[in-house]
Amino acid sequence: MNQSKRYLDIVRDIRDMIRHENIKPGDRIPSERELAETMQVGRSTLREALRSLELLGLIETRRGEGTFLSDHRNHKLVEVLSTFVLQDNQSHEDVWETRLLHEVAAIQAICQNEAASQMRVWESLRLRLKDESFMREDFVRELMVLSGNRLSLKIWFLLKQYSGDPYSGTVSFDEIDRMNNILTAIEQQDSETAVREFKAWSEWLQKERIRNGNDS
Amino acid sequence: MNQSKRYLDIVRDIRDMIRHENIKPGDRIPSERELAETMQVGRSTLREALRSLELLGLIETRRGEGTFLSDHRNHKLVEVLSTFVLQDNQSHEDVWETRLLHEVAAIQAICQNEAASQMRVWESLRLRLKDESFMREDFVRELMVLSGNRLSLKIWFLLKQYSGDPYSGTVSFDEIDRMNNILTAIEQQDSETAVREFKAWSEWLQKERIRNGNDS
DNA sequence: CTTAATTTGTCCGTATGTATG
DNA sequence: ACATACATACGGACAAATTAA
Repeated sequence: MNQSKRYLDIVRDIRDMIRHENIKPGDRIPSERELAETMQVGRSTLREALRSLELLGLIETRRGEGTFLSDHRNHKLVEVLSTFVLQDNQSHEDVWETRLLHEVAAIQAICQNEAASQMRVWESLRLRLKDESFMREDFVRELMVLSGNRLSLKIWFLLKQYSGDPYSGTVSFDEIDRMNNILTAIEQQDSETAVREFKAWSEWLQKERIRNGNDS
Repeated sequence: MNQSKRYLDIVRDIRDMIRHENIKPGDRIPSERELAETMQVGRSTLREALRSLELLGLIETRRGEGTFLSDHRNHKLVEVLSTFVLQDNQSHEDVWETRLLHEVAAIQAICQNEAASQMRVWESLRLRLKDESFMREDFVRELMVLSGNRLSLKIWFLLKQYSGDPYSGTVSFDEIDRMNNILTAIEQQDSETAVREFKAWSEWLQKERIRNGNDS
């Protein structure tokens, strides 16, 4: 049946074991030697399987302690992809556009969700806008989180880094007005206005950055 | 500096080697023993790194032949993660939403680009719609390509696989009408209608899949 | 067809660093 | 301080598959 690639069988067996034993994230799974014994494989072969799963972020191994099942949501999907997908794509414009794409979608998702748009969060966000130490990034990140799409949030985090920290620096008074307008539109579930205002702010920000030569 | 996890260094080194030596997909990379010697690590440790890269689908090892750099399309990563991580519904939904997010953005980008919306491509695409062997995926992929955002295209490719090939199967007559409507809207640069029609089609497709139980 | 060399696949033994009690 | 359990790492040995002479 499985002529070669024993370590793939091991990956499958470990998955089945986790399912059947009802192992939850954070729980410890049997040690390498135990697994090797029960599965009738060598430790080296078993370790190859464990390493693969670790690189994907599915398990976490700590020397001297053991191997643990990591949170499913912390899968290294985007991190792994970033090193192999994002790198050969040097188009800064694509990265910027794609990031904006996720941000706009987040705003639309929030507007369509009545519960989200009526949240108490907006009030506190408005208050924080007045703080001097408030950063642009905090504002956008809050929107991404509230969209409820964790995968999109993760991708956004990465794209943000690859855009050369587009939200660095502190905000001006003019920008606080912009943000307040966006928040108002969201509270009124006016998706169109919110997106339009956000895009306008984003474009202004991009030009501002180019003018200042922050192209790292 | 690097206290533990030597195999992670090896992963990085191999990646850098591939970059600097300009190794292309299909090319053979040095043997395990050679790499172990040049990198001054044991062969077992090196194999752990290679296994990880193989599970990601980045390399391909054939017994007796060697190790080869594989085409980036063959991501085993997808199968593993889909059976491992995406067990809960929220993750599935996030993937589906994020994919749709990129598709909608692509349509909007095309509509806003006069040159793209007036292209000759649409005619040929209409003709291909009549072909029996025409697949749903061809239609959507064409849209993604024409959006001009290559990064978004790459992300879409992966998300598509993660969704469990949402576009598998052949199209029905009803669907061809839907696609034609979408194309018409795009040609008229009517972004709203195009997006609305596309979303409707996508939702219908999702329900259809759930009804047929294609959840692999 | 046979043989030899190369390469991956697998397992074992041993030593070491680390955390826990 | 000591013992135990565990992951980390290395090198050796042999099997299996492929290729070339």
